[in-house]
Amino acid sequence: MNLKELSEILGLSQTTVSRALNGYPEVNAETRERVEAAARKHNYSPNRRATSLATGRSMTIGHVIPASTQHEMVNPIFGDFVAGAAGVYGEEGYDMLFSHVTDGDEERAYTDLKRKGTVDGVIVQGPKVNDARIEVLTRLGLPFVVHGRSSGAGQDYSWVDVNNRRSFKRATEFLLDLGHRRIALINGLEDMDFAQRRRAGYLEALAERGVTPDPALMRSAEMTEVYGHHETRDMLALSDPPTAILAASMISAIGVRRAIEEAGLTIGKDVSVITHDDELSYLRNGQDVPIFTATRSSVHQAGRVLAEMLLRRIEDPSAVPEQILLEAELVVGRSTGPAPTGD
Amino acid sequence: MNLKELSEILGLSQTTVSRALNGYPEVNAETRERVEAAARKHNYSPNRRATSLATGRSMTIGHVIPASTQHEMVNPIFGDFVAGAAGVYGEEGYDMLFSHVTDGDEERAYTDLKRKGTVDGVIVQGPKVNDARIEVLTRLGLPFVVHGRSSGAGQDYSWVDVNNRRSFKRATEFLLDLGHRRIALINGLEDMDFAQRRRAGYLEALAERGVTPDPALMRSAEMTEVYGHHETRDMLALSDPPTAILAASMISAIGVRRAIEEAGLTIGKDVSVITHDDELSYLRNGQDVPIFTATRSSVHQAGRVLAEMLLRRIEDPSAVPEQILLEAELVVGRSTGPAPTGD
DNA sequence: AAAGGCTTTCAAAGCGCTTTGAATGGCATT
DNA sequence: AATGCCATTCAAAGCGCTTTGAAAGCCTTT
Repeated sequence: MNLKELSEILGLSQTTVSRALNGYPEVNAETRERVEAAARKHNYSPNRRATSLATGRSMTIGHVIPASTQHEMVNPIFGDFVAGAAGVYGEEGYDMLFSHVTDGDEERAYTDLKRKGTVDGVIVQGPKVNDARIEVLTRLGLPFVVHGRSSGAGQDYSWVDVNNRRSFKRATEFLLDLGHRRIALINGLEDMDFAQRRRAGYLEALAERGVTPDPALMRSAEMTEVYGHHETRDMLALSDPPTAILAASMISAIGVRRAIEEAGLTIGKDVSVITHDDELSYLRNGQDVPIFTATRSSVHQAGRVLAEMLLRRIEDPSAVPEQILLEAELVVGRSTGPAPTGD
Repeated sequence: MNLKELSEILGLSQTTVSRALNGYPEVNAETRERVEAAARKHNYSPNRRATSLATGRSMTIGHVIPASTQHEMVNPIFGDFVAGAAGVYGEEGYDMLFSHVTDGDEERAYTDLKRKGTVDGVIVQGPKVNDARIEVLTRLGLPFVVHGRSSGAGQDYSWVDVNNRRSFKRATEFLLDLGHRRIALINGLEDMDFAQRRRAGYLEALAERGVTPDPALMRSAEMTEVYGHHETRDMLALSDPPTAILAASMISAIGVRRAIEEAGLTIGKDVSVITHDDELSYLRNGQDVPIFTATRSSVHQAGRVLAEMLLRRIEDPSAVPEQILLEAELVVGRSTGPAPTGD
């Protein structure tokens, strides 16, 4: 059933039927009802591709997944983020499209997306320091918003980010207040912008208290469980092991806990742990009392906020870019305690 | 830059240019080269919407995410699965589209997808017992494949599944061989088909050894960490607690481990644990020796296999449905040991 | 009675591509 | 010289929708 058939059945022109269904005012109320009834009856809904071609809008938002950081897609954090964004798209009648591109082909992917008109806008995830995508998208004129920021990106662009520097600074200060001096940082990959900011906050807190950072206590890699475990085991074996650990995500924090327990130590007593908690639905940080003391910020919520911002940008691409800086809460759980007093 | 402009620049008809670019044989080799060079030079690539409208194919695969089981989308397992599928789509020039539908509207979502021609086929995830989607999609004639099976679905349809019954039977037998008799099952939601099959395998093994199943040791819910923890803590507090636990996923197994350790017990000694391991990239089951003894089957790989099967079906929709039953390995880790002998 | 102004409907063009069916020109064959 | 056959190329139709510009019909106003 297409528009032509429907309008023949109704004895109306395609124009009138189209207008009736799209809520244009110049249609007689009675006619509109007749049209709507017929559309329902014959189960008509406009062909997306044709509508898209005629209007120049695809009603689709793109997410480009590079194969290199394949993990980024697989990342449980990504899942919650995407669920948040998808909710908003659904409400507004947009679809969500994933494009899987082979390593380094991101620029071409965006160019294609724009040229082919596949999407109306894109969300950029996991920005790195000096992320080239921002420049490319600005040049292409394809509406976009960034989840996070990219230090060094020249242009003015739209983003939503957590105040990573401040939240990690506060977390570090919290540990310092508890008397810890040997504080380890198990960070994300340090070409990621968020990781840089977290490290900056950590270093800032140490510096203000006159604690000299120890490179042996600063690790960085992709935030897997195995990685958290590995680095923690490694550091606990040092002659002067850390008494506290800052972890970049719940996933790696779980590995941290495993290593601590394997070493026969008690978390929150022998070793304190603070993690960043994205409020992942499958990895809730406990039910009532949090398992881990954590800097908390819902990535699901961030997904919603970003999606809404992007749709606004698509509506009015020439508007000045928006920026939203979310503050993470510092919630106290059972993984932190006073620094053990030397023996 | 569109086809019309490009053909004007070249002094050729749109027909010839189109054919040259799409590899039709009736184009002079020299002409083809000239066209290809010009396309590259002017950065031409065909508009997806127009191509789509003209050919009737959208080169897009749909995944419908119901808002009710919002978790399903967020599920880390889902992430790895989707990454596998996306890899195949990318290689074959397909895009992947997510449609977020509000609770219960799945049938309408599929109908719309079909009518609007948004996608060429869909993958059905998380089938339940008697899943209605299978009938709907069959009726609509929209190509689809199912990740898992649906007991009771009348039609013959394409699916890829893990032999859940057998793998859980084997896991149970393994525990029985170690002398365990009080074996708990922390299952997924039991309206999910896979959960039913796992339970069946578990019960079968018990029955063959003459062990009477205890309803108090059979739990089921969505496979979160908190859930694994909660149920384990609960069961360990029983007067006759389990000596072994079968968990449905790595995520819940992590909760199981937490509860065991909180109870002051040792995993693999006081309580043995076997989990199903989907080989999630962010939650690897250890590096060399597995942390958990596990039934192992890569969900990433399953994503690839399903995607390939779906593309074959799109190619030839009238072919007889295919079915693939994957066998999970039983890998031995450090979470299992002989049943503790009396007190 | 003619003119002007609404409201409502319509025919046709256009979005950018693919594909059908026809035309062109060169060459070998009769 | 006429015929037929390839190898190429082309004009035009069609995919299903939106939107422009025009027309029709009916009142109201002069």
